[in-house]
Amino acid sequence: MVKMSDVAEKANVSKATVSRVLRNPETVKKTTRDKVLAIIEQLNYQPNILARHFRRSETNTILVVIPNILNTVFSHILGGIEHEAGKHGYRVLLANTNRQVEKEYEFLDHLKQRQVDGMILLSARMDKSVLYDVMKQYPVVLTADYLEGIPIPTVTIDNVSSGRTATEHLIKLGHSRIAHITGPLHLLVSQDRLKGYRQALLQNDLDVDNILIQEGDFTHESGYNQMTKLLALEHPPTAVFSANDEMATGIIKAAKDHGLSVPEDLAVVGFDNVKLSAIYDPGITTIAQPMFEMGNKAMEILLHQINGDDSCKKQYVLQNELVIRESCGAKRKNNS
Amino acid sequence: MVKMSDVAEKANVSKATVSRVLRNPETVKKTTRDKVLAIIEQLNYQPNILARHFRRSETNTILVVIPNILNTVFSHILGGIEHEAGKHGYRVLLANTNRQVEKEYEFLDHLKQRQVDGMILLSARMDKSVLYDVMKQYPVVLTADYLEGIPIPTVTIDNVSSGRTATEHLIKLGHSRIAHITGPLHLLVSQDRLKGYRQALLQNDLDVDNILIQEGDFTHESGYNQMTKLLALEHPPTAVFSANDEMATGIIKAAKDHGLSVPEDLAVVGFDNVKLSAIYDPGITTIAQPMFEMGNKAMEILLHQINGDDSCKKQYVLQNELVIRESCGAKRKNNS
DNA sequence: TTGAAAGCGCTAACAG
DNA sequence: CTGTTAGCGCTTTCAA
Repeated sequence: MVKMSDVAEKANVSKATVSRVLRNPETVKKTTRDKVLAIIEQLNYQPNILARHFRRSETNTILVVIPNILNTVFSHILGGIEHEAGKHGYRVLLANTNRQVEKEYEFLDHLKQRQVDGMILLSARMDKSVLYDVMKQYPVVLTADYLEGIPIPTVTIDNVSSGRTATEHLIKLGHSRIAHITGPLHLLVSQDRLKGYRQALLQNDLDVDNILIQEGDFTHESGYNQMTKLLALEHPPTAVFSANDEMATGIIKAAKDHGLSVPEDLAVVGFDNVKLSAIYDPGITTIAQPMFEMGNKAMEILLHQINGDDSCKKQYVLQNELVIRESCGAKRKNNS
Repeated sequence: MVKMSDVAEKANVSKATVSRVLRNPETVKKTTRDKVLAIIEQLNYQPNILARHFRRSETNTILVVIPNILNTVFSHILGGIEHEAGKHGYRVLLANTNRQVEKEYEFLDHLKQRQVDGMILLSARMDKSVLYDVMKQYPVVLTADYLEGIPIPTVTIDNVSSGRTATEHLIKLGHSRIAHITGPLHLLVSQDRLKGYRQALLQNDLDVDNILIQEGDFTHESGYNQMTKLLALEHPPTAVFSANDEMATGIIKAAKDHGLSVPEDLAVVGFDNVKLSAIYDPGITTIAQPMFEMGNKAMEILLHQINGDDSCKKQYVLQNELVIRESCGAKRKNNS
């Protein structure tokens, strides 16, 4: 392996000069620089990045802590992170927690040991005070999730208002008996979407019937099961707001199996706008989360922090959008 | 930052002993070891991993080169890799190529510069001879894709036999006019699935009608468009084998929009067995690729190579499986 | 604009 | 079983 001293020797300069040519070319006289560059080319010299990382104690690598790579929402955010990171010469290390808190702590050590320059969390179950201590000392951004009470930089959408938008859309379509199948209620985003649902009903003088609120776990199966329960009620709902798109497919399946048509007999609105919602038949009306942009923005903020600019340590709320497809029945109405 | 010499001093031993306690505890007398461990605890010493990587010129990190993270097949394989890597203390660096060859070459440099201990490719578009040179010197595994002519370790399924299985299944159900919507034909896997399709027809004395073979690009939209074309034929097919599940949803959609029912008027078989195929209505009969296992196996082989065992540098073919759901019409027949 | 020199913190011979 | 010693290859003062 050819090293810097080999280049230096052959070019009749010092190691220091070679180093400068590589990292601060403008501080070296052009003729010297060209000479060194030529030798580097000739010897096919590749700097030892490990030595550089060690010496500079920085890695050009950031860590992304993800609860589950198989979840399309997370992989889209990851795509956004990767894109932005790549543009700036940063590498992305994957850290799959499988929703285990212990794993989160483990990966925190990576950051503390300076094995990475910063960290983006896609879920934060760890102790708030621990995270708070970390974020004071190291670059950290949270996205897709958020925490109350600690000022950690966050990139999210407004899940309360999104939940309200989804529900109001169904109300405007004339529904008054609207169910909500929530995500896991230990997640703040699920609580928020539920909160938005409640607000929409109340603001439109509709009763909140707790029997119409069922907790799901974001899977197709839970959507199917909870909807089946709802359809067994004496007064079943005529519309459902589902906390994500996958559950919405389960809801629609349950309705069909019960002999109902969507949207004629049951209107459905989902959440996320993953590809599934566009592909499914009927197309699922949904709240679009700007997943790619969330990743991008999170990475952008992290880079600012890494570069010592802490002015970006704020809460960022990105715009969500209602995407109307067939499952809610609005299109049909518009056509007639 | 407390360092090894601090621990050594406080414990009245040499740095070497501290290092041994950390990396080869069994070579240190128990009492000494316990003393050192206690001091480490007390000082909350964290070894500088960057220094270790530099010194040992190894990183405990492997690189996964992925054409597109958003593709569920790839993210499942990634999941398998991550799982196996985690078990052995290896970290996974993500490298998204967005299908650009230049990116592949770029990431190859990572490996050559020893920034990572090994590399798993989920697609290999680069020049074979380049890859061949690399694989002779560095640990590399290819999965989900393969290359002809060079002996690079590979983990795949047999796409020819899978294509045959899928097509034969449709033949057994009584179909004789079977179409195939392929993946992008510059990919060997697409060519192989097509080859299997052809073999199945020929072996069953059915004509291969080229008009029934249309090239798609693995998206829902291409499935929809190509199926629409096929349905406009004078003698449209009564069954279709789709090279992946997402296109199968487009095919089904096109059939419905054309007033046909699936599977009654058109039988459909997909490929991959991603969650979508189970969720979709109708459920899509498909060839299951053991995605997680592929990732696992690939990582396992890579670890062997990293540890200097080259006996594993072989081609591994994993088992695929036909998963029967509603879209092919077999279930109905069984019931009647 | 360039060079000399001093490490960064750890590991691994080697010797005892 | 433990200590001494000599770096790994690079960056960065400091001085010229």
